[in-house]
Amino acid sequence: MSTDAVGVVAASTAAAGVAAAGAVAAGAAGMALPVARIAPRPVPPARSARVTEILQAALRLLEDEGAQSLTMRRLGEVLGIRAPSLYKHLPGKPAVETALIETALWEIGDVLHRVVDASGPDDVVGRLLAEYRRYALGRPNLYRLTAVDPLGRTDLTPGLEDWSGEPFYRATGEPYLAQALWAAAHGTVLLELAGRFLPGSDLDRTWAALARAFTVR
Amino acid sequence: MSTDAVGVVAASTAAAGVAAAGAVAAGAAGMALPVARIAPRPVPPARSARVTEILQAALRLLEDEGAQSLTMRRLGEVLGIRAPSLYKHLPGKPAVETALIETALWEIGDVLHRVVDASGPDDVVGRLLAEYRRYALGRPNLYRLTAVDPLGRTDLTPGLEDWSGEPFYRATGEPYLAQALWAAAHGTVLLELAGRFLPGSDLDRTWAALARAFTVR
DNA sequence: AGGCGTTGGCTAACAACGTTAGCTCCGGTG
DNA sequence: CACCGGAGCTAACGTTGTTAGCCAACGCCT
Repeated sequence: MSTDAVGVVAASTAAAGVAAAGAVAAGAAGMALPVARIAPRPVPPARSARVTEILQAALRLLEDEGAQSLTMRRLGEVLGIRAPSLYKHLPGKPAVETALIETALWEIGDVLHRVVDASGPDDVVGRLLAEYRRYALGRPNLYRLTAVDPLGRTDLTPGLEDWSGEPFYRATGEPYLAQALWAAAHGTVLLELAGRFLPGSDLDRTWAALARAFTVR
Repeated sequence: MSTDAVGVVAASTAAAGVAAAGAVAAGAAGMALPVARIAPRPVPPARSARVTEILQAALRLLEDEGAQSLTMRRLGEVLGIRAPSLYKHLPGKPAVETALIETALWEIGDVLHRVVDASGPDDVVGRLLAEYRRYALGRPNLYRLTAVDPLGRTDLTPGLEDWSGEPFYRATGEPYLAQALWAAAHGTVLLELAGRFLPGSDLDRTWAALARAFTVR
C-alpha cells in the first residue's frame, strides 16, 4: 500500500467545480448523466508534521497488521516512542481512528468524483461501482474501520461525508436512488471483505448484477 | 424485546419443505417467483438449560445496554455469578457472540422464508426488503454484531448462513442477483442503524428506491 | 452408609488495553 | 542567563478477557 496516503490527502487541493444548483431540482426524468459536481471539496484540517507522521504510521499499522494491532502501545512502538507520548499530539485513540476515516473519505471522494467525471450516462454506474470496490479491496482494514461505529460525526470535517458520497448522486441523478446505490455498494464491499459470500462465488458476477440493477433501462 | 428469543429458536423445529432441485438449474428467464424452498433448515445445536439462560441474558444485555456492555463480568453480574464461572459453560466470549449471531441468522431466515412464502412475483422483493429492515431495526445491536468480524465460519452451524440467505434467491430466481440484493439490504440496514444517511432523509424512499432497482421490470 | 467424581461456583491473578499524572530534558526566546 | 513550552519518559489506575486452583454440593456405585 501507499504509505504516505495521509500526506497525499493533506497536500492535494483538487479544486472542485461548483455546478448550477438548478440541477438538483431537475429530478431524474430525462436528465443528462453524470450530473456536474455541486458540493465543494471540504478543506482538510491543518496538521503538524508529527501528527501526520503518526497518522501515516497508524494507517500502515492498520493495513499491515489488522485492526486488532492498532493499539496505542503498538503505534508508539513503531514510532519509537511510548504510548503516553502520543497524547502530546492527539487526544486519544478515537481521534486517530477519526483521522484515518477522514483519509478514507477523502480518497474515496476523489477517486469516485474522478471516475464519474470520465464516464458517460451508459457506464457511470458500472464504473463507479468498480472503482468503489477497487478502493475498498485495496485498503480493506481502513474501509472496515469506517463501517464499525456510529462515526462520531461531530469531529468529522464538515461536509466531508456529503461530498464523498456525492458521486452516487451524480451517477444516478436522484437522491434516494443515490443513497440506495451507495448503501448497496457498501454492503457488497463489506460482505466481500468479510468473505461471507458463498464459497466459490464469482464475485465479479455479483457486482455485475448489482450494476445492472441500478442501471436505468 | 422478546427476552426468550434464544429459547424460542432452540425449541422451534420448523420442518422446512424441500423442493425439487431442478428449480436451481432453471435459470432466471421466465421463471415463476418465488421459487420454492430448497435448502433444509439446519438443526440448532443442543444446549444445556444453563447455557440457554446465559445466552438469553447476553441477548437482553446486548440489546438493552449496547455492545460495549456485553462483557463477561457484566454478563456474570446479571446472572448473579462471577465472570470466570461463565467459562464452566462456554469457552469464551467469541462463543457467546457466535451463539447470538446464530440466533439472528435463524430468526432472519425464519422471518424471510415466511414472507417469501406469502408473496407473489410482483411484491416479493419489496416485502422481503421491508421484512429484513423491520427485523434489523428491531434488534439493532444484535444485527450489528453479525456485521463486525469475519464471522468465525468454523463454529457456525453448517448450512445456517446459506439457508438464512436463501430467501433472496427465492425472491430473485438468480443466484448472483440474490447475492447483490442481500448485500444491498445489508448495507442499507447498516447505514440506517449507524445513522449515516443524510439528516432529514426519508428512509422509506431510500428503501423504495432499492426495491424498485431490484424489481424485474 | 460411605466414598467419590462431576458440576458449578468462588478468589486471585495475569497480560493487554486506553488513559492520566507527574517528572525531566532540551531547545528557543526574553 | 533565566525560563518556558514541547515532547519524551515512568508509574499507575481501572477494565477487559482469560487461566489456575480451590471448594462445596450433589448423584451414584459399591
